[in-house]
Amino acid sequence: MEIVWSHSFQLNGHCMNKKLELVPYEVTVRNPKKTTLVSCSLQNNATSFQLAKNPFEKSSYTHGFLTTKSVMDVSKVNSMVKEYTEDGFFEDAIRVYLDFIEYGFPVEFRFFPCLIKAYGGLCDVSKGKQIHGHLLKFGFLEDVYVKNSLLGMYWKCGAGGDAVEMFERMQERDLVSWNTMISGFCQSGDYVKSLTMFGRMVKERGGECPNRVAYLAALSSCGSIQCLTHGEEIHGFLVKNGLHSDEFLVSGLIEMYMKCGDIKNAENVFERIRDNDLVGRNRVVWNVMILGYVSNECLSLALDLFVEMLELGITPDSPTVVTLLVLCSQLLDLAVGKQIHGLILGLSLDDVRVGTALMQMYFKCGDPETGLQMFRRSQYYNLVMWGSVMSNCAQNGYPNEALQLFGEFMLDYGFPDPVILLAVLRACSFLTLKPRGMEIHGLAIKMGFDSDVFVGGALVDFYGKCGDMKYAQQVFHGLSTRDLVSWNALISGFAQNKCADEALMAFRDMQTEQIKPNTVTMACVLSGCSHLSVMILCKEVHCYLLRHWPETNALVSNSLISAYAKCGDIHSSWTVFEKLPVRDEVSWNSILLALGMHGHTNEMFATFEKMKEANLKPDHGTFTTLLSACSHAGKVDAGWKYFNSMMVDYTLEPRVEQYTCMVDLLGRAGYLNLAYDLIMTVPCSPDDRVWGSLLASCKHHGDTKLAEVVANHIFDLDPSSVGYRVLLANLYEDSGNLKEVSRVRTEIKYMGLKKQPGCSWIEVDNSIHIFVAGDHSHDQSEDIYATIEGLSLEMKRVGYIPQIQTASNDYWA
DNA sequence: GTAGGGTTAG
Repeated sequence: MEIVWSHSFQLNGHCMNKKLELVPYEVTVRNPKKTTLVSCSLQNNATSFQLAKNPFEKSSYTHGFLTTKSVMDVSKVNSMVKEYTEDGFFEDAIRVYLDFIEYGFPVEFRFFPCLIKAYGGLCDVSKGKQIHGHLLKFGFLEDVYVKNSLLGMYWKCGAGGDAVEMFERMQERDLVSWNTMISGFCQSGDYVKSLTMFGRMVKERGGECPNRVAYLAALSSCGSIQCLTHGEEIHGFLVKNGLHSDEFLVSGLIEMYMKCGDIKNAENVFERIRDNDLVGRNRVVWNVMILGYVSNECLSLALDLFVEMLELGITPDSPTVVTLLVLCSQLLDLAVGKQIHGLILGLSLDDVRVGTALMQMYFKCGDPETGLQMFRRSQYYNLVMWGSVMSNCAQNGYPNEALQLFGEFMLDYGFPDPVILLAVLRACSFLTLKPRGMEIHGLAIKMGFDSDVFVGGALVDFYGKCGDMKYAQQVFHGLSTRDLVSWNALISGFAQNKCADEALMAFRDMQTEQIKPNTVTMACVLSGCSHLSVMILCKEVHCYLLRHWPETNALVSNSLISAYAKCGDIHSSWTVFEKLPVRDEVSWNSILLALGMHGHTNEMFATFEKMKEANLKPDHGTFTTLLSACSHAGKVDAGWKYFNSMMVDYTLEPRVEQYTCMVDLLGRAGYLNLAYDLIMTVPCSPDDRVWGSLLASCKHHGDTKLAEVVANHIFDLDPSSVGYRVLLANLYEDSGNLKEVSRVRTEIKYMGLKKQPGCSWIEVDNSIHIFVAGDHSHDQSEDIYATIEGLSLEMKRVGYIPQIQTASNDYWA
């Protein structure tokens, strides 16, 4: 086994709504595919981590080794302390020292700088305070080096307060003391205090010029809070002190300007040093410049600069290629991505970050198989990489793989982070795996991440998708902060579960809490309106959109087209469609669906032709819409034409939805055997809806014999199906086979099955009237039934056989 | 002997 590299990293504190300032230690091990946190203690919150112990850990120092082996030489002991600290084995470093003094050797000054660093590595203030006391006891606290080391130790342990307290009490401060404080504030995210400290330093040290360390930290703080004014001020200092060509400070300046979005000034700094033989050829300066362009979305400028860099013979390193891979992921440019991959292989640039970025690039650029392969073949693994692969699988249609990977991950690590929980919840959401997702919820609670805004949002979404709005609301109300995503998850949950009133209520509450809705919110709200089929709501939302969203947006407009159609106002749908400046596939699909739904079949066919003329590619959804409309309009020939065109002209393999439409089309038109044969040739396994459609057609055409065959297929797939048993019973009733009617109905009773009666409603003058079959509770029901009777007579007269539900529904009431 | 630049996941 070989330790490849080791470094410390910061657990992303923001995910937990708490600032985690302590730094765990991470070791990457070559060969065994695991990376494990070796030491990590999170002090400043209640969360306790069960950390997986690295089974491949470098053999540790054995207690008592010094005494038994008589390795007593002071300088040898000192170098052991140093070596262990450098390798990250802080406890061993400390043990060596403790053994040494326990054995009676005199405390020596030269141990301390390194020893204090080891205590810093433990990330445990209480232990850090022990060494502080120890130093006090032996009188080593007068030395400014020791004091500076202690300041650094406190910052590393996340105890900035202790560092500040000590710093303020220091009689004598040197440049390093100040720098430690400025960097300490900066690294723990307290950028304003870092800048304040920088200002104090300049003032209190009587105009003495700060060195590179202070300037770098100050510039980094300016960039992080996008404080251009102070950044420019520091730039001025640097020019005044002749430091503006220092290669470190040049990259610091460029980074600061880029983070502030001031590309012009970043370019000015870069242009000034470009021809400098030393700084102009500094790879980091180029990297910072390219990264700056990428983060400011100047993607082609970034790519140009990279090409120039290659032309000048400056060899890219891993940060360069990682940035370039991110760029490819944003451009969705697989071709360039593959070239970078080639470059990586040529330059042997393999580390965990390169591996992660490469994998991400393949996923984002539409080649998830290679992305997964990259992960499986990687030599390096860490939390980030695991998180990345699971998120990508969950988002790119591989939810089962995401769950499989999660299982493997848990065996290795034993604990997830918020990103991983988010990815797994998405997978469970996608697959509507309620019990599995609830296990994850339990885990999230155990880890203290359930109130995290991201995990919480995903939980709300998950429960919504699983149809459990009670739990979704419970999680939502337990969130400490609710962002747009969590509100959208709640509203979309209500909309999807047909709780349109609640969706609209949540939309109002959201605005009361001053959260600005986005396009996703509006699409969900409109979907709620269409479920209610209440026109006035639809209009209200449309007015809201006109007031608040002057610019048209595809997502929102498409939802509006569908919502108006579902509320019965096809003209408004058409107007919205006509006014769209740019129409995407979804816009065309929405208007086609609207036309089909309203029986405007010929207009729909014409619109489909226009869609093709506009060079938009029909997808599975388009054909489902077309076929479904053909089926309702009885247009068998047109249906066959589209079904074939789908396969021949657009190389779309029909899915179960399109087969269902075709079966429905043939069945309704009376070609029952043809429909049956079609089902038997379906390559994807037919579901109960395909068979159900044929059963309905059998009823319509009175084919009891085929109905029995079809029904058996359905009951094989779903033995508890009630609706289809009722349908079968009604079919027997139609054919006068009362014996069978009673058999099926007894069966339903015996099985304890109940059918939820369906209902219809209509909006008249802003009030909604609801009807169920055989219902006479409406105060105008006599008039209503008389009208139905009149209409049926009229239908019979023109040759239709009306299908009016008779009142015999008492057995399921 | 103390402080010390750039890159990855939702």
